[in-house]
Amino acid sequence: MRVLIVEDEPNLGQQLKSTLEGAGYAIDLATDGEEGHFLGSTESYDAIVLDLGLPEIDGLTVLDRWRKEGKVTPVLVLTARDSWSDKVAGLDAGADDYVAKPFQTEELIARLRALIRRASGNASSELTAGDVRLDTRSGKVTRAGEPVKLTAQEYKLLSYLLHHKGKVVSRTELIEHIYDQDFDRDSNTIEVFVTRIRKKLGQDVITTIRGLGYSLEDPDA
Amino acid sequence: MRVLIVEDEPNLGQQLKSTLEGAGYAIDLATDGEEGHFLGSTESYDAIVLDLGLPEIDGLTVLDRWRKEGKVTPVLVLTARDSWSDKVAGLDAGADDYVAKPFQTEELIARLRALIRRASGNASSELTAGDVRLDTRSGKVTRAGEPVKLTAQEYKLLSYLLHHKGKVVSRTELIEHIYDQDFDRDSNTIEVFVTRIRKKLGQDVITTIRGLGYSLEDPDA
DNA sequence: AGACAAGAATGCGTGTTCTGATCGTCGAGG
DNA sequence: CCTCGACGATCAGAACACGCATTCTTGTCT
Repeated sequence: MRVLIVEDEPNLGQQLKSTLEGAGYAIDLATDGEEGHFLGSTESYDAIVLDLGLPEIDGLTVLDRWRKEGKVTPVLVLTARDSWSDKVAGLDAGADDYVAKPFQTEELIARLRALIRRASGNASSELTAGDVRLDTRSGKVTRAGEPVKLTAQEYKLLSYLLHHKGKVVSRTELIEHIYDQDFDRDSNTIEVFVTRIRKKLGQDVITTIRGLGYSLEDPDA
Repeated sequence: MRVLIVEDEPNLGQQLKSTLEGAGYAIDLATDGEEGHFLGSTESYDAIVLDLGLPEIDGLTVLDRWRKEGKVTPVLVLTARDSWSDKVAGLDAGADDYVAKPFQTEELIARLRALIRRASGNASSELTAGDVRLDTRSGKVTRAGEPVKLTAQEYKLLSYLLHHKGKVVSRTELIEHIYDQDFDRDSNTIEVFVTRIRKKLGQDVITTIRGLGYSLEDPDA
């Protein structure tokens, strides 16, 4: 699970980062609205934690822009305790949840977990590309109707590629999403699993884009 | 089945908790609206019992917020006997059923059971998979017509799997629904009970999906 | 006191994941 | 068009984690 934190106050930002990393999330930290907006628009996160009081661009504006761009990533907003108007405006602008400062980090983690669960819950349980079919509910994978048995890691990898089909996914991105905590970057496990998936599902399923990463093309698209 | 009770009056709250625990539910008890709302938003319950007369935040407000957050957990509302307006408002705000105070605990249990059944889309009180049959009303389990004696925890575990048959259920999910909030997460009890159920009902009933969880396949489907 | 259930601890076998080495291939530059 | 270098693919064995069985402790109910 990859989470973006947009928080200008350095101490709080760093603290949040380490806490959430400890909870098993991969964290990117943006220290102002500009950077936050950019990262949120270009990278793909499972959730975003957004402080409303930011320099340069206001948090609400950032949120608003994302929504206008069609981003549906769940956003958890941090507000000052008593600014009700912030809350209301935040919810209007498309925030999915809010936490008032100061807060217990446990509360933040709990809400983040709930948010991600909720968001992934209303996703359809079937992912497909060509004749490859993956049902997230039952954890079953088939190719041309034939059931294929995948191990846990193979499954996670394929599932991530399906979630981002058509897009080039870098090895780093895969590592960040499949493993929690930071993981030895120079290791070829991803390659190993790609090989294994290809063996089970066929060579043509995953395309290698040299120097960039992997991509899963959908012939239907 | 895990249920949240939001009830400010300590005696009644405790009494409800023990009664429902006796009926085989895992119970979390919140004593005010704030806490209730938080737990309801962040944890996952199969149903919620909500008293409308609460300090701090009113019960109706809590309910309303949950619904606005997109929570679909069935909620059973407790109202004073004659406050019709409460009932109406409650149903408007998204309550699924109400019980007037004072009430017979049997009635509450019955309605709760009905509520959970309704929510999970089962018209009857019978859950089946292959030749395994579980009757939620009488709490009896049979395999190929032969009655099988299960202990309370074994029953809960099996019942949860039957409610979600065909789906992969992670150990965490099982723990969250079978036990209440504070429970040692790293313990192997789930495995132990799976083993015990398999011993009583046969090896083939529960399938292990390594690294992901357990699943109960329905051969009829 | 005895029986039973729940949960904790332990050891073990097996399948999975990782590592490191080697082989293959693509593409840029001569 | 060929060569070389870099990057990716593949393989095999080692290390590891997972899930299972079994035993033991504790607590509860009769």
